[in-house]
Amino acid sequence: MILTRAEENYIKTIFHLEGDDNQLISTNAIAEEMETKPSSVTDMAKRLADKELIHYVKYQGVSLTDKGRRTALAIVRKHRLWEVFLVKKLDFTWDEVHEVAEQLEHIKSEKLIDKIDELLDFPKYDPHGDPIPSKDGEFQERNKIVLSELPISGKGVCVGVKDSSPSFLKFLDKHQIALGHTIQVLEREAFDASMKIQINDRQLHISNQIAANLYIKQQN
Amino acid sequence: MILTRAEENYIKTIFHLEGDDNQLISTNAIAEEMETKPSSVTDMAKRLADKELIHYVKYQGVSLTDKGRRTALAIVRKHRLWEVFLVKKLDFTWDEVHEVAEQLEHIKSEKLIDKIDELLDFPKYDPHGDPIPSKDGEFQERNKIVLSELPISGKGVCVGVKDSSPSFLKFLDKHQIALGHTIQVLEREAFDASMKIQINDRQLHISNQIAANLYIKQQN
DNA sequence: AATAAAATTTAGACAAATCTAAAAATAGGT
DNA sequence: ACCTATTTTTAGATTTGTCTAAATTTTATT
Repeated sequence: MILTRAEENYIKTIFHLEGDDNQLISTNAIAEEMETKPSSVTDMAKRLADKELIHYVKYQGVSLTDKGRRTALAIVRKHRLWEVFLVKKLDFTWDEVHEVAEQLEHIKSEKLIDKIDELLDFPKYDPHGDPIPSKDGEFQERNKIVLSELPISGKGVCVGVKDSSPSFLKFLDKHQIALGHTIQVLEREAFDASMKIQINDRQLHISNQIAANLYIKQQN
Repeated sequence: MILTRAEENYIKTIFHLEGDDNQLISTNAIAEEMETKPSSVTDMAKRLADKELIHYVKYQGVSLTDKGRRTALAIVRKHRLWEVFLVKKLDFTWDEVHEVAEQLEHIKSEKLIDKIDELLDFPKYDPHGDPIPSKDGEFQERNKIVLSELPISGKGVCVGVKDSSPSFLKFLDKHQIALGHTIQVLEREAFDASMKIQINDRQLHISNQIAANLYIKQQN
């Protein structure tokens, strides 16, 4: 089915808001996330329900149908593959890719995205550590935790970011924190939950706000 | 200035219809080229004139302003660079690239297209032999002629196609006619202007319809 | 120069996607 | 269970880009 750009963006947003729990998503939540008005969301909800991409219960909220979820995964796949392309082939930094990928994800050509996938050697994760759905919509989510949940002397590898805003990503670059780095918690302040960490062969003091947005794959 | 996709497509079409001669382009001509109605073209002409991208004289036709021409060249540049990318990096055939490039040309990111340009090592021509405008809108048109104008025993290199429809391009592939091949006219029929040609180390008989759509850079 | 034919524009309508303001439904607190 | 505050929907308007049908202008012909 051919969808408009607006329809695709709504589907993608609903997908991201659904997360793991099976609750209905409110029109308000969608409006806030997309920086639009709830009345606009209601209009679109009706259209998407007509196309059987979402279940829509008046005054209750929406959820993706199977068809909607497949559609969302295809868009997410394209977005993340383009992000990898921009970083690996065109030397974009990880804080620059989102905006351009938002446009590229709407290009309609199955062959194009499959060829990009092949050119990149079928990557499993995007530059922010988010998993790339396979062609048939399979997801390989890592079991990761945020750094702030790691106990003292706990150790792991940085595998992703929760917040992928340019400002956070630039902060990480500035302090040389990157995916693949090994991190160990050395000390944690009881007062503000800030912590001293060992990262590769350096030591660093970071706030809880930083630690709460770094995903770690725990070791032992 | 930010233009909509429709506006960009009109500008591009007007650019292609203008060619070298300095005549006004009729709304009818634009409508036919874009497979839309003349009344729609009139509407858009007013909007583009408001934005100072075209000169529009009621009942007479339109022409690009300098600003419009710069805009058109930027779009053509993107279109042709993406075509090269698709062929060189993703193994698309030259008959497959147009449709996808029609979408990619509207992606808004100066950095993206400059990086693509760099990745491709600053190509001068697209897969159909059409010149790629430089960043500042410079054009390096070759002085080429169509094969049907080449005299008997005249010789040259195939440097482009006039018709770049998939059917014509597939025909050329099938008969192993490609850019860069050396072609010499051996015989020409007075009746239908079909000709026997020497192409690389083969001989081939082609109709005038084919010869009239192959661009040749003449030698000697 | 008058008139017929062709091209072009206007007027009015429509769909997509959005908004504001008003109405309706739901949820929370006592 | 009621009333209020919040959320959600409806109604009506707007913009972009399109269409059809009618009106107007240009052009071509005699």
